[in-house]
Amino acid sequence: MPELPEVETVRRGLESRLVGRTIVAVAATGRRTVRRHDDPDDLARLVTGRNVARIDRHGKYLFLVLADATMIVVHLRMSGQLLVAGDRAEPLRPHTHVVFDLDDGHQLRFVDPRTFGEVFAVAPGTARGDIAGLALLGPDALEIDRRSLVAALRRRRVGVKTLLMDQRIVAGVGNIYSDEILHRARLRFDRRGVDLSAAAAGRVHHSMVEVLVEAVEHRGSSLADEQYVDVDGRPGTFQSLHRVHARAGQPCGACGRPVERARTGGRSTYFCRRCQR
DNA sequence: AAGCACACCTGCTAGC
DNA sequence: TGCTAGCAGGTGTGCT
Repeated sequence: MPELPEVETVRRGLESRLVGRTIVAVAATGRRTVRRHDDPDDLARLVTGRNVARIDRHGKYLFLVLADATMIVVHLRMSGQLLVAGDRAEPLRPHTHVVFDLDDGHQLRFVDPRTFGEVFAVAPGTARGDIAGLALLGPDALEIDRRSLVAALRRRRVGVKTLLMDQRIVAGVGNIYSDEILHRARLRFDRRGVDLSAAAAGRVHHSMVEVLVEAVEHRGSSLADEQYVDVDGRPGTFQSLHRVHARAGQPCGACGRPVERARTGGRSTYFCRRCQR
């Protein structure tokens, strides 16, 4: 589901509902979700009784930082959702794998049908760079400076879409937003990084920031299946402003020519042959 | 070394 | 109506 704008929307929701609360109990029933812990009870042991100090995000990762610097790390992958339930009597949805009870009677619930997502806790003193999978993460897409991104793009021979989605180069961009970014930058997905002019690579950075900021303002994108919702279960609205993504055959948001769909690496790419070259 | 295919899962939809 | 193939927001591995 989620790319930077969706994860940031979830982060803001968690910030307003969780900061200052104490975790009073944890039920980690989804073994695959907590697979980083040899014993699923380790998650509860690390976090129970602790106060939530702040919520951070880097790329598509969320960090619930507790008062003693214990961290709960969450990645939603394709189908994960974090939902805040106001009443613990509210029935659990299918595929609810982890439930945190809070001292105000609310619950934080991790729901994930495809079970690609992860929830785990690390002890105080663990640096993010020490966590497998996080060590190689590049700068967050809303933090990276233009020169670094331009240099990284122009160094590689693969298509610019693959580069934007490579979390080691820049963290937070996935399949939806790479399509929207490249449309605004007027570049085809398969233009090789090494072939980009400095100006064209600069447009990628500019478009990336523009698209992501707008998408955050619209609380992310929810496609037809509404697999992405925020912590209150509300879908985002940025999908109505997509110019190409998931719009095959419909008019390009800029020129009106029908949007085309291509397949690369088993995934769909949407683009406008006239606007993007 | 870089680039690619594939595996990991479940659910939904389009087409027969 | 019911079956099947194809597709879905991501990433880690292992092969060439």
